[in-house]
Amino acid sequence: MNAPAPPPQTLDWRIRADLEGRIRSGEWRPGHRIPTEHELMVRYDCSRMTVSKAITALVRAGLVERRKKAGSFVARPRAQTAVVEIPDIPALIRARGESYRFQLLTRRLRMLDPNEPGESQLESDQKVLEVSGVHFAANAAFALERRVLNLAAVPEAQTLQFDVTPPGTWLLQHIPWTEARHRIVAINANAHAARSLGITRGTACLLVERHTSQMGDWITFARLVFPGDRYDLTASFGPESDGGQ
Amino acid sequence: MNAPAPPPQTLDWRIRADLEGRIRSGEWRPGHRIPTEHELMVRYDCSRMTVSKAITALVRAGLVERRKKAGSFVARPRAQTAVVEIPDIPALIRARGESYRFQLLTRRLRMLDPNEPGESQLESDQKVLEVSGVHFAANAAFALERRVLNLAAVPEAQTLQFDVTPPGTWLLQHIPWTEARHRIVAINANAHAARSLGITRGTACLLVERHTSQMGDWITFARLVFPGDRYDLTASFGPESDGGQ
DNA sequence: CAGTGGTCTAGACCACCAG
DNA sequence: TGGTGGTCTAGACCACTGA
Repeated sequence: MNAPAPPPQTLDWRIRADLEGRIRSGEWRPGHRIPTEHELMVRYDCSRMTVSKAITALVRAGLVERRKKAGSFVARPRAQTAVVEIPDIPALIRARGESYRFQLLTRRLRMLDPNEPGESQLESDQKVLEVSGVHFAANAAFALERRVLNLAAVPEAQTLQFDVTPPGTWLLQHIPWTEARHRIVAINANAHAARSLGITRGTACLLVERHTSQMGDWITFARLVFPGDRYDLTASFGPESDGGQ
Repeated sequence: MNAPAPPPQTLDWRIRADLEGRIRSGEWRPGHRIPTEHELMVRYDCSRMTVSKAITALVRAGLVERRKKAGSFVARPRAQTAVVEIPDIPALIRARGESYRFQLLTRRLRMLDPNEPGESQLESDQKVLEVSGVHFAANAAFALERRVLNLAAVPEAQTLQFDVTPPGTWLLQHIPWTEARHRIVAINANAHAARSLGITRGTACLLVERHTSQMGDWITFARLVFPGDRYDLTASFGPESDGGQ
């Protein structure tokens, strides 16, 4: 999953790796004051900017805290932050080498309903498109999706059927840079989910709720139900934690 | 959750924010070539390093790709990567303002057993300490934990009882900087989990598996079972995605 | 082969704050 | 108040690669 990250043999990278090794090995415990930027500049015979770049990377990785006047210190470890990838489902399935198919179940235009789950905190009197369907992997149901799109934000969606391309894929290509909040919780499949997914009622499932917005406007939210035995989220954290997405 | 992130009114931050706004607003679509560093340097009347710093931040955030000779381009959005925090459980519960208690269920020294779940890929003939217990929040069971510690890596653990402080908390303080892999999956509570957690057998639960290592040596792995209705993982991604842990 | 990004230098001025 | 980190400058040389 993580790219091999070819170690760029740049000077700032070597300084960072050296300092990081001392921290991770325990030679420098949390709270330890690391040498000043001036001292490191002399030790590695380089300019202060290069030293600063290395330390900045460690700060971003959460290993070091800088305090003005006092110096830079090995940080106290925080919660174990993991990175979870929640990819576009068709891409995920095709990456596994399985065939993908989306089956539209329902599609209707309506007004926002404060009584519907997930819609209570939004202004009412907004026109939305509600779509539900099932994602199939190799002819086995993989996930059940119920999605609501804000037609004020994406009016073009009104003209689309979403009977082949699921709305999530279309949105990813159409509204590229969005922000989202996720909630992951375990539920027992209700009758509808069980029927749609071809599983026994009560089977443990992962429910992923996603609220997507852009520049402050809500775009869409989705409820995705994955049978517990067919999907799992994986996550990792550690030295590569700085690599961005 | 996210700190308000006081917008530091530094020049590189303003450049970054300006470029990011053009990307997120859709003014610059994926594939669009952004101005060269020289052009930006003239436009913002600053040095090339400052421009480069701003662009580097966008690269880290996944919004921009640099190609030598060709220039810098708005990236194609990847999977929606979310960040999940899986904190130390006592800290999590106390942060909610509830009282915390750990109840030790079993504790035994044994050799690694390739037949046990999670232990198959490790060398056998290693002495381990296996601990299981329940985390209580306000006298309600919050999570069931089963943990195996590698005594070759943490021999001190052999002398500890873990009847008050759970092993995870001790490890976090004692072996500060570790790497981990997580797997999150939904399961139906089996009889043992149901009894330990005071829930009905079959209730959907989140199972979090965590394998922890340091500098290549495995330290511990843990299986944590959370009742689906008492715990949820939350995640977010978006403009703050660069903020480190 | 010319222009791009990748990296680095040797300074500079500033705000901040612990001693 | 002196030393720390925070930021920025005006250059420089290099590797790479697309036109």
